[in-house]
Amino acid sequence: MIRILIADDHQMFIDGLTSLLVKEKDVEVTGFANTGEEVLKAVENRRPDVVLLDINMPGLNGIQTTAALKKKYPDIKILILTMYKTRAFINGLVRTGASGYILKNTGNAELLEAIRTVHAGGTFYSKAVAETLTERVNRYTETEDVSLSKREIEIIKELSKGLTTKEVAEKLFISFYTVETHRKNMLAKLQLTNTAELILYAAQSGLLDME
Amino acid sequence: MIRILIADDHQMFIDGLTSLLVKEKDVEVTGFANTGEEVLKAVENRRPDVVLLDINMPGLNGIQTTAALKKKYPDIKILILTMYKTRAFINGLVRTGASGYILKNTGNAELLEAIRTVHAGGTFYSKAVAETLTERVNRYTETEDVSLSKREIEIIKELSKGLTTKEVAEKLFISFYTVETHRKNMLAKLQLTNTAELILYAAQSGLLDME
DNA sequence: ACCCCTTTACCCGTTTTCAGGTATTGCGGC
DNA sequence: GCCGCAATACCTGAAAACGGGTAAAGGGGT
Repeated sequence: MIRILIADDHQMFIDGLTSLLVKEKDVEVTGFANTGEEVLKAVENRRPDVVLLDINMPGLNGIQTTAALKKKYPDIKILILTMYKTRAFINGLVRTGASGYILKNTGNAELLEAIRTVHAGGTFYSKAVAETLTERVNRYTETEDVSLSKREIEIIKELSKGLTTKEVAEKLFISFYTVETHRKNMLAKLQLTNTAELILYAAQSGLLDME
Repeated sequence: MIRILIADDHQMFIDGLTSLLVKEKDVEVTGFANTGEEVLKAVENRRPDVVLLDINMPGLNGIQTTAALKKKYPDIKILILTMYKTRAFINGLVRTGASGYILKNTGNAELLEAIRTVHAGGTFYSKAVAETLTERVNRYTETEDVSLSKREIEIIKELSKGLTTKEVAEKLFISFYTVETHRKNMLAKLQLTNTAELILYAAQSGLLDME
């Protein structure tokens, strides 16, 4: 019996998925969580084998949650579930210890396959995600790491609220030039041209709270 | 028997929801669709009583789909299903003929209540959505209409791709000044300060394809 | 100990956006 | 037939962002 915990901020999604999974004889849904913080508590209580983790949750982000879980429970399997080919996170998540990564627009057959695979100790990536990974390798020859740093994400978040570089600098108690450097570094490493595009990138990557 | 069609770009969500709904004796899931275009075809073939419509789908947007459906099938009930308190759309959707509006982070009890209510000819709004509506009324005394025009949305989409005002103008074969005017009008009516914030607004409103 | 990455900071010339107007055409609704 | 809104277009000065550098301190990992 594979004990599963579902973490997603949309209760409707959890309810639906639970209804779908309980039909399987080798799968048991032991609990759910709506925020990153709840996941930690729920895992503590329920001790699942596999956590289906949506990275786009309010509060703790996917990497932080994955890292925290893996540190405390090294044997736990984490299957990332997301709507986007979350470019900014893929590398980080794989390094941190996620066992798999699947998109929400895949069918339930693939989901079950993924669950059984990671439970057995393997790794599983949605076809589209695998393509994104190799696509990047092809484009830059080297396996470029496009993940953003904590500070960079912090700055995107402020910019997305409509603050100017100067205002962000004041809010974070750093120099205008520093914020400008961070922004420019992000544009360069993500190969984007301006802040507007950067915000869309961040939104699509699940970096920004979609309220 | 209430015949239901589910439209959402995430197959996993459709599968889950279907599994959940088929347990009800008065509900029947007759089909699904992953894009706006598919919805029109699927409704033609399946003739559902109620369409659960996610507005954040690639292709046709929620208003366009709702308008097309209502025009062809005036008796059909449309229940908008979304993750956001999609501010830019609420007014437009209600005017266009949606019978209800519920958020994905509500539980299945509320979903079923909504389905039965709209099928019976009533309207149903998630508590949070109702709050957003009244909140706006309170804030501006008048029921301000914050919906964006077709052209405005077109312009946001281009801006989100990293194009400058000049480039958007060239692409749409209009004057630089016109694009500038549209952008400024949007900032003014949405009470935002710059393009970065506008992009986040658009993303949160489901105006931009989240790929 | 060394290297890499993060975070910090600075300069400058050019382009773009912002904020504040004004104004005309054309279409759909009443 | 008129009203209103959508879409179009224009102007200007000030502020901000962009692109292109350079540089140095500090932390984590091998």
